[in-house]
Amino acid sequence: MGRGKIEIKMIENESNRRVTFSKRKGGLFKKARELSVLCEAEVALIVFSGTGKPEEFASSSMKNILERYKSCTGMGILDYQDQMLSEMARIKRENEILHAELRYMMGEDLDSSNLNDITHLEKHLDDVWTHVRKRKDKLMDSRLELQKKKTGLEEQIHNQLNENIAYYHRARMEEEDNQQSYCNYAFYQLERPSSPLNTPPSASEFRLQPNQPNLKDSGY
Amino acid sequence: MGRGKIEIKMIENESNRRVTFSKRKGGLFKKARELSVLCEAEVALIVFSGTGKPEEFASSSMKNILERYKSCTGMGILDYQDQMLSEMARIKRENEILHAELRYMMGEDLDSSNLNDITHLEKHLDDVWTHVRKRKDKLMDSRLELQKKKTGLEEQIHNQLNENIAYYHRARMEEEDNQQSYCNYAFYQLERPSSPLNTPPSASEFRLQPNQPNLKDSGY
DNA sequence: ACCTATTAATAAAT
DNA sequence: TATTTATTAATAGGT
Repeated sequence: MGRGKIEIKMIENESNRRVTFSKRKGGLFKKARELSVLCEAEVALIVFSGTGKPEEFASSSMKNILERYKSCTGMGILDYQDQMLSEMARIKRENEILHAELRYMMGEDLDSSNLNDITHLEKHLDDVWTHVRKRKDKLMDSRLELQKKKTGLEEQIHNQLNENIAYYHRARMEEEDNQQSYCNYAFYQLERPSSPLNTPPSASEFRLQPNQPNLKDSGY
Repeated sequence: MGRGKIEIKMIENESNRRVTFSKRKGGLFKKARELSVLCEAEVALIVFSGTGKPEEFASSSMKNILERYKSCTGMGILDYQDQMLSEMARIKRENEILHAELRYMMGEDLDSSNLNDITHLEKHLDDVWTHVRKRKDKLMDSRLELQKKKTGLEEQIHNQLNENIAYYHRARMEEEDNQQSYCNYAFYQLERPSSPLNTPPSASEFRLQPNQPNLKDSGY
């Protein structure tokens, strides 16, 4: 139809192609509309022009028609979306509830509360308080225990030092009394007491023992 | 085009409509294909026939074209899905934070807490407690106020009744003492005390005053 | 489904 | 790009 018949194959001349595209596109949309009107049929038409912009005709709503099409063809894309949407709604609801609970526990939104609400909240806070207190007591106990251990250790060290000093002091006194001149080493070897407690401790013995609980990990 | 011109409106005759649908549908698909071939355009066409079965033409693949269409129109499924996914992730994150905060405020998860944590939580609970207490005091105050008003009113009524009784009692005594037989009305007129408090109140004066605060709206 | 008179679409020219 | 027009294509109604 036109001044001459044309073969249905890509039009090489770009100008011609663009004109033809414009004209035939118009015709196509017109016919699509006519079909939908004359025969009450659902029709959806999408045409991408050279610029990449889509032009569309839909006898009702494009979304509806595509959904119908997909539900018919089993191209279940929208179903997935629906799932996501409902999942999102669920999470949002959960979120709101959490928000509300938190505000309640934080004692916000009290302006509209009555004595009943307040009493409940008080009870709730009391419970939490008790629970927290229990944990604190436990922590305090363990801290005390630790302190005790530490103190005990220090005391032990202190005592040992004292005894050590006393020991050397005694030795010096005896040395002076006897006017003798043993070398210290020899004296030590001879006069060393048999009890281990009175043994002059070596430097390493004053270090904290590795089998003590790790102080840092207990919070100190 | 045809043996006569027709108006573009729904064809009432069902047989005619079906024939026309068939013919025009063929024409439409043909033209859609021609457009796509002549102008190398992406074209998608969906037509639902009366039986509900969709018939389609797509210059390439229907899925691709629809996805392209959707990504262009913003109703885009994939982009939209991505948006939804990230939004969902955001909400989920928020949810987890809320959960954690709530558990903290509820004094749960204390097993791994140290003294520092506990002290903070205690302080927090204290603050909330103070806040709640303030609200409670306020509510108690208003309740007390209300009670006072109520009591005051009852007391007033009580007093008036008592005085009323006393008044009549006195009157009766005097009546008996004097052996007189004034009619009550005359006696009342003559012996009526001048103080308004001692005036025998009328029934209406025992009613609750309308300028009292509305008891129901105060929570009782 | 086919026929065909008639209308509609459109290719090429302007 | 829009209009014109000669020509082809589509199709309404009849068979």
